[in-house]
Amino acid sequence: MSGCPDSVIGGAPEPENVDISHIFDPLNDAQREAVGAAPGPVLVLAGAGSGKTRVLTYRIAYLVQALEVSPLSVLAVTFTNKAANEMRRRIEEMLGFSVRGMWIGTFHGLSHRLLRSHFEAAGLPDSFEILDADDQYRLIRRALRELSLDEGYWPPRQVQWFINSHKEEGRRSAGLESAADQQQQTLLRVYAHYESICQRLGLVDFAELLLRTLELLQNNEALCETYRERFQHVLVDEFQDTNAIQYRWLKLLAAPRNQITAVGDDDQSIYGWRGARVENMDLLQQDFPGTRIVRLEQNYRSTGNILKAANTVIDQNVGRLGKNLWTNGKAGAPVQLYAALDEIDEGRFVVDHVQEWQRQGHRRDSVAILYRSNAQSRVFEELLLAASVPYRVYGGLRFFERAEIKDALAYLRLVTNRESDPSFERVVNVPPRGIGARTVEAVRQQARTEGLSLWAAARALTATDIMPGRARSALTRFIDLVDTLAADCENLELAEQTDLVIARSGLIEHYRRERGEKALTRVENLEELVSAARNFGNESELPGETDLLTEFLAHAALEAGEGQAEAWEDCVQLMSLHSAKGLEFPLVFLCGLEEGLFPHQRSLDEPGGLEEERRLCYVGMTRAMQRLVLSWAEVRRLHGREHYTSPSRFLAEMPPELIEEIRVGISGRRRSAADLARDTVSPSGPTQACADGIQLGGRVQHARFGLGTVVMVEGQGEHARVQVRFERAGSKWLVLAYANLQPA
DNA sequence: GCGACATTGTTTTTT
DNA sequence: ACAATGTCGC
Repeated sequence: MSGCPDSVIGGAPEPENVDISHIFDPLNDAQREAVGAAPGPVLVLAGAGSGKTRVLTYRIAYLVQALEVSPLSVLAVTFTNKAANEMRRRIEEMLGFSVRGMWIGTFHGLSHRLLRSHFEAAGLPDSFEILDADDQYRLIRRALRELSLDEGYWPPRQVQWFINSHKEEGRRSAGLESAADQQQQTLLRVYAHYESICQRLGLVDFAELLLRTLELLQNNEALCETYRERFQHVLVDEFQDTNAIQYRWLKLLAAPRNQITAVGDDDQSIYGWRGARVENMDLLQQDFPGTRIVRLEQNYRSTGNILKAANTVIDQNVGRLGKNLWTNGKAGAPVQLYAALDEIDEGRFVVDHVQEWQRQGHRRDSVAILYRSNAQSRVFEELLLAASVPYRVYGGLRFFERAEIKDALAYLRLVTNRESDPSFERVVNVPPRGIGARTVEAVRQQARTEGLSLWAAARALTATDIMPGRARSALTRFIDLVDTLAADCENLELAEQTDLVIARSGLIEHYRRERGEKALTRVENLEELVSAARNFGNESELPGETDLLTEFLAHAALEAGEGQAEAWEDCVQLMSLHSAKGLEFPLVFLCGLEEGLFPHQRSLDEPGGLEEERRLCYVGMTRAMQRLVLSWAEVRRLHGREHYTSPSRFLAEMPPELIEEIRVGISGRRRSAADLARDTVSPSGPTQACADGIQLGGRVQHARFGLGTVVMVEGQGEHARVQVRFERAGSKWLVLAYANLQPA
């Protein structure tokens, strides 16, 4: 018990005969303080690599073993399924027994569970269906169609963004009536219509899962009380990523005991663009008086140099909660910086160094290549392929998001619920069976006027002769097919049902007939779906009446699965900076450090955008354990165009003495990249007027590119270059001596 | 209804 | 550059 901090004394009574030294001994002081804090509101500011997950799992173990809290009284919330599974695994490992009854899951998963249990009180049919982002997009297009709004003027993506951001803030269309301008009015109409479609058809999108659950608890005091009674202790991971409803969700369930432990890092808040609110970290302290704050600042991951460089970068942000990571470890190698000629050169440099690393006896999966945007992966992939280095790209389509999988799931959905309009729309003519846009439109029309589901409308139409014979018989064939599938699926195992459906719907044959590699993987994916169904054991957390098929379909929506298979092989890891959060690698390449790419151009227009990019940079740098290599390319081909770039301002923000520049011997490159970066982004300095009326911030006219604004000036005399943001042609670097710019 | 061309929009994406 | 839609002719 030597490791037990004083703070525990005077907290909850501690059973005398329980030895909990195994909980406290492996921890440092700050970790102990967090783990053993007396029940009550606790906010753990956990820096990168400071043992955040560890604290969370140890705290749960502490609650259970030392305070004899029942595992059933614990609610642990994460953002990803992976994190939830990992946490459960680690808790069980520590406790030595299964905690199946413990509620550990994602906000969405736990909400889903509550909604299934109380669908009636939540105002949902028992057959309610979860829409993923893709389903939601399609449904929004349908809503636009039904309101006769032109997709050109009302891009579905923007409407989707509009709806989701309101939902994530907890705002229903009904509460938004007082919109000022015309455009808002219309968007609101679409939102309202979308809501009514969802309500009528029992469709629940991701944000709805949360909002609906919140409302369920708010409107049913007794129910809310039951869960508050049950969840005596609430714990949250990645708290900086919570949005407005998630916060309210937590607050509601944690009350009135307020025994909540939130772990997060404001410096790693990189999902602001998706509605995440770092402010929740301040809000928590206000809303839960007496919140105990614990800072975890000792980093166990990175070398001193890496950490120092990352700290210096993040230090440029204002309004941080304040934290400075330190390490006991070695300073390690300097951070390296390579200024590449172009993205190919950058790629070659990275691949060369990966191979060298490998020759030194390291595993390939100890290397990560990180980038701001996924498009950057291509060059690396090509070069790795050419060098025969196995790699794995994260991101992209995940298993349950693939078209063929969603097709198969749509058939399965129709089998259990004929009324599912999204599924009907999806597969009514897949594989092609002669039901074209015209026929489907007729069905939609019928459904709309009669207030029926597409299925019921189709059935009604086939009973009349208002439809052309050909279309009618095709539609009848489809209806019969689904009915037959449903009849034959009765009493079959889930895997058999899946197998039957993909075979008899003609899906697998359809893809088998198609040529090309793509079709081949599709067939494989469909076969994989059958195994996935077989492996979908009954780890059921849902109420008893929910059948396995319904559960499987919900699982598919809530856990999209991995992007690529063979994770077993020893592979170099390629991923975006966002995907890298939470991971660590001995060797990290952070690539494409150029203005406009990272920080991304579009982030600069948004308030707080640059700071979020900087946090992203911090996240990237702190992934590295032993070695961090940075790179940028002077020329980058993007979207088919060549761009002359300047180094990212983040490079200029790093301490020069920790950075080792690597250059190839190219004449004309005399200045260091970091210096160059400092100059190009520095608003001060002797850059203002550079030539006859052309100056930073001034308006200029170019013969080919038109009107623009000078945003950067660099060099002098005949070497002077300016960056101009053209109204139509985008951003360009131009050599003043040749560009013939006129002041405008 | 289906295959062939044109047009479009490309930051990040836990659920 | 490139994929993923949308429009057109058979």
